[in-house]
Amino acid sequence: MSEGASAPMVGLAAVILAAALDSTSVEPRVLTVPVAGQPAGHGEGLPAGPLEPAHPTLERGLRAWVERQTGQSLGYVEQLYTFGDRNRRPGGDGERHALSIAYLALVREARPAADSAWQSWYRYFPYEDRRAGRPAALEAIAERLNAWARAAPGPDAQRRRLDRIGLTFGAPGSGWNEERVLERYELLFEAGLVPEAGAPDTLAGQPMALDHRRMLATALGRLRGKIKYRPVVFELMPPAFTLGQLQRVVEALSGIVLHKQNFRRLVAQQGLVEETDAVTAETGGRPARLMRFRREVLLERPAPGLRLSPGRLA
Amino acid sequence: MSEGASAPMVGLAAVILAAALDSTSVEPRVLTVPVAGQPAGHGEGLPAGPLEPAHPTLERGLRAWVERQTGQSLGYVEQLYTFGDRNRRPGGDGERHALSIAYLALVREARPAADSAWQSWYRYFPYEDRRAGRPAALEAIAERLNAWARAAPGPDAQRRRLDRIGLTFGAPGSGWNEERVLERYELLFEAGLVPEAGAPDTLAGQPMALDHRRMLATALGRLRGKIKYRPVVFELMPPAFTLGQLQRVVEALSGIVLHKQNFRRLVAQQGLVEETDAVTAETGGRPARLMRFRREVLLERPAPGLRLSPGRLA
DNA sequence: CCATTTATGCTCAAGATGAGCATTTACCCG
DNA sequence: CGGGTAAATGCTCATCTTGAGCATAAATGG
Repeated sequence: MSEGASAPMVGLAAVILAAALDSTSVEPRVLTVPVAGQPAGHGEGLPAGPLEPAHPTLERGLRAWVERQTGQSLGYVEQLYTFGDRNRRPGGDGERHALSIAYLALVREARPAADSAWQSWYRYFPYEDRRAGRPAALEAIAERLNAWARAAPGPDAQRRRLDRIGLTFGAPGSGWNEERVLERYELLFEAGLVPEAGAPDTLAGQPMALDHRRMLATALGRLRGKIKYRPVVFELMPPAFTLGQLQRVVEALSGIVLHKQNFRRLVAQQGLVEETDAVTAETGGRPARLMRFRREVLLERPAPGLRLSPGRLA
Repeated sequence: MSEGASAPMVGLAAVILAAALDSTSVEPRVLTVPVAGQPAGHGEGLPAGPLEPAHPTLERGLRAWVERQTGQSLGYVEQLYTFGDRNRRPGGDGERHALSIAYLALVREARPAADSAWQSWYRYFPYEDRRAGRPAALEAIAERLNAWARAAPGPDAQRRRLDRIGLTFGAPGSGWNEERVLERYELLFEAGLVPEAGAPDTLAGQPMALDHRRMLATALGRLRGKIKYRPVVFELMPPAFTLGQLQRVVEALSGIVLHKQNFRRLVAQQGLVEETDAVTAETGGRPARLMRFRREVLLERPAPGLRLSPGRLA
């Protein structure tokens, strides 16, 4: 066992997500903190800190750091991924490794705190929000990606790059897979279209410190996948909510719009919610019944999520 | 940043899986190595070693260790989970953390090598194999679990334990979810039914060194889930195979038997395979056509896996 | 030639899904 | 107070997808 001076540095990082719902729309949010010593414009990052001997477990260490840096206490937490040495200087044999164990946390309320701030996550991935149709920025992004593909050395490499573009961003008009957030980010990174990789503008989104945007991308992809087979959306909802709100949150997460009637049929038949006796007149039209999550489903057999059936537009 | 003497120790561990197919049956396998300094009977473990400064990336470090310890070179590899301090003495504040970053690898051939050995993974989880119906051992296991539930302090805790047993092991006769391998193992662990937790016998499976059985459980659960939505089974198949073999491998992984005709319908309509012009008379009856995996599907839109439709028996 | 065994083809009834049409019940505006 | 607008709800319908079986085909071992 090699130990001592060459032992790796291990950090803990948290992608903390929430959904801010006002009466008409939902903004998906991520909690950020300022990170010192970064290039201009790259000063936002995720709550993070080194694993310390005093931390009883990884997760407890994470919670401690988050609470210290943001005042936010976490409910639902799951491990996301352990990131290696993306930013390590090459050839530096003998250097210490720097690892980050990233976690995904879902919280209900977005209380502001200390130095931290809640940001819309589409600030970092503008092209991931298709709720209002295909984002305009995609036009320019596609153009640059194609230029990158054409610049490949040799027709074979060109084809491979084009395949990859099609696979991650979808064939024009169709084939968008909302879960491939990370693959898209990595493609943009390799193509040099993000500021972290040297791009001069923020067409493909605001940068974050270090490799935090990669972590955020990993979290979004994971969450977008997970809502389909586990009832995790409810970790983001208030105790009582309307089906309309629930749908808007799911749409905010997945970045696509859903067919309303089918969505509620699904939620209903899955037995995920139950009616309360209250209604709300919050929104324009007919008052909606307030629902609550049936926690019991967690004890029932398959523990289903919400398969997404897109509506028009998407 | 606290560094130096308190820096954590970081290990890499590999769960390397293969499927040994002879003409009639399939045995799912895991590659093990002897681990020194373990209690009697706990001497089998996973290939593993510390992360070293010379390793360019985590994954490369893992491959290096595996090759050194077993001679096996890895194809498909994915990160599984980072395990914290399960076996750390409590109260030892100031101790160094010991982490293991575990990976899942799928390989085609099970070549024997060096000190390593291929074991059936149901040796470690006998109750996970339902291919021949409900395993006999489950009877006794269920009994002990219920005893454990009854021993809970207070009716509330009892109910919670019973709920959990039902949730992970399924209601009698139905409700078995083959993906919950880890939850079942952890339940057995907490109930003290596995040797790692002090059980006097191996009714609930052979033990492994350290927390390696937990890693194996994590890997099986992940793989059982993943074959349903990604075509990863093919990493375990030879270049050409019959649909019968493919089915038997999937059954070996998932531990349940499937409806034959529906299985092939699924594989066919997903376009996962294509016919070769060869047939084989290997098995008893009518010769089967040899198929090959259509690698192109990896470039096609949804990249589907194999939803499992159980046959009778299961 | 017959029984046995696995490979393949096909059919059928239920359920789950994707798209819409039609009503209901508030609020807002003259 | 009647009309227009905005959701929330109820329902229908044509397809697909699934779960189960029945029926045939093509080898092998007596």
